[in-house]
Amino acid sequence: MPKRRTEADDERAFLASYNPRAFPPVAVTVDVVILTVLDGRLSVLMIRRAGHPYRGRWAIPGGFVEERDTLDSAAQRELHEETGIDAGAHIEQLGAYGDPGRDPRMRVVSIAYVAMVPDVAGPVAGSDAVQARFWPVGDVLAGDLPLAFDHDRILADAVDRARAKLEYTSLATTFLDEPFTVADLRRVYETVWGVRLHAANFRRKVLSTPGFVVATGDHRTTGRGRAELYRRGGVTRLHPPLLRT
Amino acid sequence: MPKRRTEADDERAFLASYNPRAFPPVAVTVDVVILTVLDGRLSVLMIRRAGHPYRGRWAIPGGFVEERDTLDSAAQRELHEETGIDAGAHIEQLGAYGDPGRDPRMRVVSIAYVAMVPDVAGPVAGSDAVQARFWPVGDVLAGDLPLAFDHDRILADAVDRARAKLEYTSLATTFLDEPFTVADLRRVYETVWGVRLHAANFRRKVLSTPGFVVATGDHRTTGRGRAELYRRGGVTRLHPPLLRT
DNA sequence: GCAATAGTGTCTCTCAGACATTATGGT
DNA sequence: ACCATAATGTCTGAGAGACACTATTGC
Repeated sequence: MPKRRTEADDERAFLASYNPRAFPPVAVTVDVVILTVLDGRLSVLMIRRAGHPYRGRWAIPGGFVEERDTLDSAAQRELHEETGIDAGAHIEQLGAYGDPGRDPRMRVVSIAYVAMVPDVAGPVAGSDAVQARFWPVGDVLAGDLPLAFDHDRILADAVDRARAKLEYTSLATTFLDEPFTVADLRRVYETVWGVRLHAANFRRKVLSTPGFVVATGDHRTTGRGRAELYRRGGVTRLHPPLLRT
Repeated sequence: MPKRRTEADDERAFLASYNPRAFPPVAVTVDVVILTVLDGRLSVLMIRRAGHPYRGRWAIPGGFVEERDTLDSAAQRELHEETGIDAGAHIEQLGAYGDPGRDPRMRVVSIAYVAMVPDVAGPVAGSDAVQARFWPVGDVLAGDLPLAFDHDRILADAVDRARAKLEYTSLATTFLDEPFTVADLRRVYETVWGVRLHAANFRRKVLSTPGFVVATGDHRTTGRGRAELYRRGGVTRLHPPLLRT
């Protein structure tokens, strides 16, 4: 049972909590792990830091959340700034990273997002003097690239999430430009999971899942055989899931 | 290619970004959705707000992140304060909620967690005049309870997460006090998913998954038949998953 | 022609779902 | 005795994995 309080009490409590300076200062950023399949390798867009701290090291693109942004819209904007993409890609929240000391300047809580994009026209560098390019995640996670902050952990989590989501969603199609062949789709799975899949069984499984992909009726003859072309279906969740086994 | 910069430039940039007041003021809180199975219903611990805003409405327990807390430790502490539990329960991050305007006082980004706990000795109320009790999530999500902030959305997401995780993890066992019977475990699934399961098939599936549960050798004779007792196994991920169908 | 890839057909083995049957203990 | 629950056994159909075979195109 709440204790009886006077209106003056309420007012005082309200004002105390309203004063933004009453809370420990925290900065909130949004970081976006942008994944794509490039030259048969799962790759991530990284940015070379021009300023302190971690100057010269590579970082996941990100930025501060503006006054009237939602977290999602801030992530969308970040993705657009880095790649020029504003539709057709998938983006979802990964989680919050806020250990004290992860940024030497102050307490920073980063809301991480994962985006899966088709092969972009080329790593669209940011405005000014920053290097931006895709790196194979295998190389990055192996420690071949000096990373800033706790971005190795964020990247590892993002890759785990992407791998897991291929199983029970149609996310793999967002890595592809339309139209694509079943073999293209299979290669996405093989690349992201790092395994070889049975072509025949994979085909049967994909085509027997209604709404996963839809046939265009056209064919592509650029490879060896004669491959049917497909577009993304409307379904996002796969029943039953495509098992990695 | 990064433009050549002088050390003075660096220093200035560093100091500018070091000033905490240069960023829009944001408060970061940790909210913990504490779920349990009570009287055959999935239930959530809610707190009746004693102060403004949303005075008198029900809210997910939470608090501000202290200076040297990690997000996880802040969530652990919150769980302990509300239930007295500090081990044996499962707690995991759900996501960040930070829409502008979700708290009328200022910009607040809440990092939400989900905890699954066994039946606690009774809703451990907080220190002072606040009501705290478990409510059936069905009732809460149906709008029977006036909720504060965007806590309806957070709760809905938490329940979705819990339901999904029962499929491919051994999380259901964390809702139970040890030892428990296979039927107890089945009732957890039935309660959380809101379905009836085949007792015989469920038993076969659970016992054929190595490490899901381990037999104690004892039996419980309080029900009708003679039920074998089990403890939690070491495995957290189920291969293959227990399908909801 | 041959090589490489795309696509079809089919067999088998596993397992989820369904159901029948027995065991146990409270009422 | 009766009934509810626990536990075991067995059948069946769907589907994953494996493999054989045909079709199409570039060389």
